[in-house]
Amino acid sequence: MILLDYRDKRPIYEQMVEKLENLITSGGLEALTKMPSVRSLAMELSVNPNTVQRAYAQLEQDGYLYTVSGRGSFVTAPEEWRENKQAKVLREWQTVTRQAREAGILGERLFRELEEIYGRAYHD
Amino acid sequence: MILLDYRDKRPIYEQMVEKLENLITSGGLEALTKMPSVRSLAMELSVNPNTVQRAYAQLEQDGYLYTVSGRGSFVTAPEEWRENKQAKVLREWQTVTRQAREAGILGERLFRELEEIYGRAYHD
DNA sequence: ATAAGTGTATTAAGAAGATTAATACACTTA
DNA sequence: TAAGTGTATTAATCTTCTTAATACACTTAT
Repeated sequence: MILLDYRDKRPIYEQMVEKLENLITSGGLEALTKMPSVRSLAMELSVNPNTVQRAYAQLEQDGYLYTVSGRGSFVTAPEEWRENKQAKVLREWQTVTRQAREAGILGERLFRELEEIYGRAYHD
Repeated sequence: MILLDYRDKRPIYEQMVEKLENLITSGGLEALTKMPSVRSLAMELSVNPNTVQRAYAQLEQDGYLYTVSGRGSFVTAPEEWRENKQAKVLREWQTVTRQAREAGILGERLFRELEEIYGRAYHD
């Protein structure tokens, strides 16, 4: 499912939230599919069930999972979180772009990078 | 000089590094000026001198300060760190931009944001 | 009905890292 | 010489993450 990085100094549950969120939002987990149970994922990753529970609770809070008592946790449909996810990433992008401007990086430079990353041309 | 945010859960020394780096790279501290002594800044922020020392050591490692034994720490000239700073910010910008693409944000949208933030137009 | 599997909650203990504290030393400046 | 500087060391305290051992309510399959 996911792989933990033990060089990462952050708490395990945070790392799990990040990796699972990426897995879900990148389409690595189909919508409405059942997530591994708290206990089984804990076993698989050799961590405590409480740690997995904490990660799942955070993912539910953020809208990427929903839980049916007694049945399990399931991947939320993209329609539910796509907008929020985009808004979140866009805010981060704006912040970093302002930092780039502060650091003296020219707008023209970022424009070229943008073309590079998106693989298209925007003018003419 | 700087203000600590006690809601921030990161270690104090990390927070200090970030704030002082921003202060220096945004021109808030003139090049070659003397930084507050470890002891005086510790007093001002009500933290332990060791904590300030740790932040200063990191800033020196990153090239934003230099130290003269017995005299104090001084702000490095922009020429020394500008290039590294730009490279660092650019890498971060590229990462976030890829994340934006992954999240389904259109390149055209980012292009408009770029114009907004830099306050100019790039195409004809 | 029963058993097994699910999420959730609680309490306690452990482990790791950040922070404080109290010193000490070498250097520079007045 | 005295005061101010950065730096180093050692120990103790504090906080947070993590583990551990249970317990409970719910759902599904038998």
